[in-house]
Amino acid sequence: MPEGPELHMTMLSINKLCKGLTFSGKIARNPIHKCADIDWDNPAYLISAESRGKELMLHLRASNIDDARCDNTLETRQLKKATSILFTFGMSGKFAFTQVQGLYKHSHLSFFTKDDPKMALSFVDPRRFGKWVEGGQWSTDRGPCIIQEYSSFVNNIVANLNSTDFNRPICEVMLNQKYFSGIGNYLRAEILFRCLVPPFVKTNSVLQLADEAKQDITLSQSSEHIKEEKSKTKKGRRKAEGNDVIELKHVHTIAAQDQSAESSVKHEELPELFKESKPTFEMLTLQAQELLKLCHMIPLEVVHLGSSKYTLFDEDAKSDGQSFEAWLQCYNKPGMSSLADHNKRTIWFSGPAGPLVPKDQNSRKIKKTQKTGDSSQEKAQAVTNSSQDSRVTEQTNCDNTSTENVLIDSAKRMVPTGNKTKARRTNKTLTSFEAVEDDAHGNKRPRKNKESVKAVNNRKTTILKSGKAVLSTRVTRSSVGGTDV
DNA sequence: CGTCCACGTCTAC
DNA sequence: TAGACCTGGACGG
Repeated sequence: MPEGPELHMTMLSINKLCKGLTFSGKIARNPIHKCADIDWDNPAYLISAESRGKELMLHLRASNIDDARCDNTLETRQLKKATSILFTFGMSGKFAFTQVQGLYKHSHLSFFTKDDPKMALSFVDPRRFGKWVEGGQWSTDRGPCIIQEYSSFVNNIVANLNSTDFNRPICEVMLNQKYFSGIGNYLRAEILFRCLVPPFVKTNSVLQLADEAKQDITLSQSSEHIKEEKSKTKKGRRKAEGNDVIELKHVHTIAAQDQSAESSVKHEELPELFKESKPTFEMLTLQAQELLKLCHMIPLEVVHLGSSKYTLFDEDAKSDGQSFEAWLQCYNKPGMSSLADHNKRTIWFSGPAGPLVPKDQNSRKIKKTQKTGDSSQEKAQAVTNSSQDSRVTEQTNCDNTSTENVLIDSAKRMVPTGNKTKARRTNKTLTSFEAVEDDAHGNKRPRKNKESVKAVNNRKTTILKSGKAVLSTRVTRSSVGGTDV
């Protein structure tokens, strides 16, 4: 389930694993994968990781250049001392640490340890939607990380409240990594569920300034005033005064609603006049504040949960797939409603869907055991627990991390599997590769179950490890529904 | 055996 | 805004 928390857990786990571990040699790439080879061949190197939203960066650096040269007597070319590789995980990517002989079938990029027993850190991705690219830059089209750059994340949202992007339904904007970097399909459902925001309300009807703040902003930000100040600054610029140039830059920053993570820092340098005109987190409605807080806190809960699929040490796997399933309150849960959003992605929710529900829901097959999301928001209030057609998510420990070793040369592991589905499907006999294959994404399909559905109205306040209540301010549903267009 | 679905992007009409 | 990119598990006939 690679969303922000899973990438973050992977990063933590890789750093723990690789501390004091030396890798060596080339990086093996499965030729079936479209991404490029990594130009790297170093007899001794170290690996560390960083994460940001749904991206993960591996840093490789030669551990000892002198040793490297000694070991490398046959090589005359220059050794690259360091490089970085940026990964995205797609729908099914993860890292695994296995014996070289026990590589997963869908290992696509493998780093080998220097010392025996030879081990491999591998990027494993059955569906191959994941990607990597060599180079040390984060994507420029993704915003600050909800987990590690919370204040920048908030600033980025607040600076873009007037963006036309925010005319879309909140559940769809929450998948836009430009603003919600690290949020994915299960997180959006859990977050909206916990702050009682219907998925198909306009984003700018949820993420908005409180009325008082709107008035203040209007007063201090009267366009005439700004124009006047801009022209003053321009005059100053013509005189080539350094300070004025800086001020002009900041005026543009505001005018363009700069979304850079540093905008708040720049703002501190602004003249008093402009400070007043800039909206802040505290000026948002309580509901908006709550939503943004949850975008940080809920992913943190998942990190604390520690799913075994994203930790490379058994002892770090505080929980398995079962307790992640148990942790979920909304996503794929019995009694919840689900609908396809405009991008045909399933959004899980409870209560009214909101006014911007896509119209052609008939074309989509809703999971039969779900209560159909009622697009008329008033009626949907009644989505409760009376569903007779209930079901329970199958709780399978899907992390059958292979115990059997596959005695196959690692080079052979990199050979493309006989592609194409017909042949594969008809051949039911599992190869030894397949026998150790992890399940594609641990996403067991819910089964029907006679068990009755639990009540869902009683949303519990979530307590983090710190003991702080996440939902200190509760927003009533009526206050949400009323504000929508 | 066929169909549907999946924790995510991308690009081409 | 459809699809394309992929594999594989669950389920229905």
